[in-house]
Amino acid sequence: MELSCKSEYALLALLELAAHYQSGEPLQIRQIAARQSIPDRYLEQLLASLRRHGLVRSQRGAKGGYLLARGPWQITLLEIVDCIEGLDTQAESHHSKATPEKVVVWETWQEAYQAANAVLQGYSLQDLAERRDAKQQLDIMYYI
Amino acid sequence: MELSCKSEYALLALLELAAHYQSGEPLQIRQIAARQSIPDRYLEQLLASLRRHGLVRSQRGAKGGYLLARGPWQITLLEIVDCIEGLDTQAESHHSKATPEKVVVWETWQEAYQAANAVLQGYSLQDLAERRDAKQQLDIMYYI
DNA sequence: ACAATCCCCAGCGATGAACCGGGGTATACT
DNA sequence: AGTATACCCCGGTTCATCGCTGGGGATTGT
Repeated sequence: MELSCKSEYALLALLELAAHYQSGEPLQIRQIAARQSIPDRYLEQLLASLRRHGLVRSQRGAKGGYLLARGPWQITLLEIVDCIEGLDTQAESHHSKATPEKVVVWETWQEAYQAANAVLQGYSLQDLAERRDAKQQLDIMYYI
Repeated sequence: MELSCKSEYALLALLELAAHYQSGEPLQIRQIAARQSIPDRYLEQLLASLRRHGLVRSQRGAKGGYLLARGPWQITLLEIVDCIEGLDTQAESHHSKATPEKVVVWETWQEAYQAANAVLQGYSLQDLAERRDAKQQLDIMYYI
């Protein structure tokens, strides 16, 4: 787990797609990138990852773009970061033989990761979108 | 938070120091490195970090070495990884202006980190040492 | 046909991780 | 005093990854 810039970009892009989900129209890389200030050629790669993992669908050709593969309430943040950070990063780290100390440390690491993952699994894309909307409403109220 | 090889080395080294804590005698880098199969010149740097953060004390010269600065029950895993990974990594990441989306994402990231940190803060060095001892007892029983 | 859009692959600069080496400095023992 | 034994500090090397850019190709609406 890294929770780096990469995951943040992906999440911001998916929030844009979630906002357009009801329209049924695809959203293009350029538009997403412009609205969230993400380098478009970089975002392209992240969306490709999300597509290969089945989180978004793509439509090629003119009038193409990207759509969420499911409803925003069916996509958890954990799925997103697992797509992006690659869940093979911790696949096999016990290349050296496992001493009791290493096993205990490893189990503790896993427990910490699990705690963070549980938080991410507890939020759906829609939850995030709603929290963003609430925050925007607050900004408007303060503006008045 | 990275929970990389670096932190694992540091934790293994501190477990060795914890096992020798009651003796009051310092333990040398070479010995720790040999017992845990850590490159000694690398471990030296990690112990230097732990010393600068006050987790261990060092004694120079012949018969020198390292000792825990406090009892193993007074050192949490969170302190250790914070020393090693450097707690300034997330100091100020809002270099670009904060859109509502970015704020929501950032808050969620913090919540996930907090969950992992809570796990690490819940364990002391002694807890880990005891779990290792229990595991070693089990290994002996299976061996018989 | 043609333009728009996604797709794939390749590379580049910067950063950090993991590690090694050299020379300095404090301490204990003789 | 002298020497061996440790820690101390600074720097360099190698390798992987991140963030990002570019060059073509494939597919689709008009």
